[in-house]
Amino acid sequence: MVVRLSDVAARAGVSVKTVSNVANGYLHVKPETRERVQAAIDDLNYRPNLSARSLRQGRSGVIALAVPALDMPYFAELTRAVVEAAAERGWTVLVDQTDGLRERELEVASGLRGHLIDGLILSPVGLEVDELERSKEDTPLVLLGEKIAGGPVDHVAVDNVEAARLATDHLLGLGRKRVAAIGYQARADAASGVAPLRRRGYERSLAAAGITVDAELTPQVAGYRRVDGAHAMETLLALPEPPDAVFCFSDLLALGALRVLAERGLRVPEDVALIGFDDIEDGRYSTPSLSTVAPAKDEIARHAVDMLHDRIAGRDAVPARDVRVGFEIVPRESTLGRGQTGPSGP
Amino acid sequence: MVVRLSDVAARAGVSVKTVSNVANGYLHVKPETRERVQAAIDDLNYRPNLSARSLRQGRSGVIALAVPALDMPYFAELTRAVVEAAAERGWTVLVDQTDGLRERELEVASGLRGHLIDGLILSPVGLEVDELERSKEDTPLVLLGEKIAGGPVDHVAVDNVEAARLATDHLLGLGRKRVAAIGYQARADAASGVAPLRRRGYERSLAAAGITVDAELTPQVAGYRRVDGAHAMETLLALPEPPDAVFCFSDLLALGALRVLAERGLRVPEDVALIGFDDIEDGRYSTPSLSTVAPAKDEIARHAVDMLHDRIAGRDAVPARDVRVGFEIVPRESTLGRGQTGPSGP
DNA sequence: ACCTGGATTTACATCGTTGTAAAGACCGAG
DNA sequence: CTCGGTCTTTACAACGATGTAAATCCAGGT
Repeated sequence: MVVRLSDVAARAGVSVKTVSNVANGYLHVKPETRERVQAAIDDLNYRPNLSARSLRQGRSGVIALAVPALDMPYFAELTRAVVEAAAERGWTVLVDQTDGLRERELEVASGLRGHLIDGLILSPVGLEVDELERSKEDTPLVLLGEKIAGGPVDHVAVDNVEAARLATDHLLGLGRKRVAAIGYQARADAASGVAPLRRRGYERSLAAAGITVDAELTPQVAGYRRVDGAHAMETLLALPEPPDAVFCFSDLLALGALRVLAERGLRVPEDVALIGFDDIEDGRYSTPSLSTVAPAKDEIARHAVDMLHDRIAGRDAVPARDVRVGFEIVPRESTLGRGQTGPSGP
Repeated sequence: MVVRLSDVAARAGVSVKTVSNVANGYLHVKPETRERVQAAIDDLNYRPNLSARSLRQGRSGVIALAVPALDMPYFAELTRAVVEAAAERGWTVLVDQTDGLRERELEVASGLRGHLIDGLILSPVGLEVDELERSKEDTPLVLLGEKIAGGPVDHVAVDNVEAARLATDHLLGLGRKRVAAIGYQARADAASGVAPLRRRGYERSLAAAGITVDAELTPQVAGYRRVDGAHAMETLLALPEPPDAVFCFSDLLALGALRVLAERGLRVPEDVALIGFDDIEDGRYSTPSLSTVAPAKDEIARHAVDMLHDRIAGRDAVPARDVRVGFEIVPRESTLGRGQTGPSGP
């Protein structure tokens, strides 16, 4: 049976508003009354109707998080972090999968959930800056990742260029000469995603080492999953002179590449050293374990939630902020070799 | 700016209800009027307020899915399937992480989200049957997995006993004599989870082969993640006579075990054959690729959503249903050896 | 006993949408 | 030209909770 405030009120012999006051911890309620009302609430197992509350208050206590895919570990791990950070503010998170489709991202951003959500954290893949202009007015918005940096919207990301540069430096530091990169993308709408930034870092590192970028060593990928990494690695191994190190723009790409290397009987890192990006748990348990760039996911989540909180609190006057979070190069067996490191716990 | 029905109505010169009718595709609206109203809706970029609609209709169009952890690939993949199945019904999914905590599961089940959700799909870990009695009255509920089978609630799962039996048969079929199992749990509240069922299947298979269960070969685990599998494998390898095959109750356990085997320089499957459970994508790209039991996740999701739909439609009279979905033994390199199979795409 | 000001409690309107029922418009038949 | 019936449109009352402002209570000071 559905229990309303009025049911509780009837049982406790007080007005509806008094029950509401008790339920919300309003101060000026006589202890004796409070007790009686609370008993009624407990007896009837009253739960406030959030739709009604939300309608009245204009706030639902729900925020949305839209990511390209939940079954990509990086986003799954990020989601966990966001859910936890949001919980600290008493928020519930509605998770949406966009599959990287512009259309779906736009739907989400323009309030598909119509006032059901108080704010949105979006990890855009296909969306362009200008398409966001309109929706921004509706729902407080925070962007994750580098897709739309420096735009008119709050934004959190790692310094991808610098991270990619250091990752490549790490490979060069091992003495490798032919360092490939897996993650270049041709898709027009990837023009402002992470790909070009990590690419820039990679090329910058090579340049600093006096190496010219070899187009053969930068195969295109269709996505950032294992299968894409596997294909790219096959392409690289088909070269007359294959690489002796590879920087993969995601850990999944690296794991796909690793799989192909193992199939071909090539040793990692002796024949080919490998470093990824994201620090997903999988990489700690692969054989060999995967060196990687570890973005501070918790920091990303916390900042995103905090910024959203500020926006919702109405500090609209504040101009859009751009937050950079830390990252760390984590060398493991795929670059250092066996016995240098064990797996670190999850 | 917030746009309400009344704003649209004013602009189109009609009543609020007519706008509502147009927005909801009500039939008897003069084409001319419909057109004018639609134009106003588009101009003002009107979005219905779901809180209000939900309050009025008693339905929100949102269902919740509560899983133990989003960053465990099995649940991430299952979540994707549920989100897709729900979308076909026009439902949005609110994803909750319970971390396997009884308390959190109870909160979710007893309508923490207070009337915000129309139904709940719960994958329980800690909760007991009787604790659900009360909450059942509030929100339509469907359970996933075997934690609380045969109870008073709708329920979807694979036949874990049979699946485990066949997985073990597969190892025995390779001629292995010392087949270990990783996944036994001592926790009292795991008494009715998947562990005992898979355990029963394992023991049944051994019995049929005339082998007595060796307690040494069934180490306890604290959880079903990689780290737990790694620890258990270490325990097994410390035995005077280690196993020549291992059935892991989850793919993550198997991947943790695989990692340890590789560290010790043991060959899989030559020295130790390995089979997991869940068919997560990771297992297709590990080296060697992981043989596994593949539950029909899409079927699980579809059935769960369908059953929830029936409950929400009010067929309360129907007694609780118990649906078994299919599964498949997928042999890969970790039991068949190299070259027998390639990785199958994601 | 009466007044004052703060503590408590209450009535009422309101959030935006939609079901209900009734009013208004319009058509062809008689 | 009126009547009955269909098609359109509308007014109004909910849904459940809470902000507002007013009503009621009460203790302490005159």
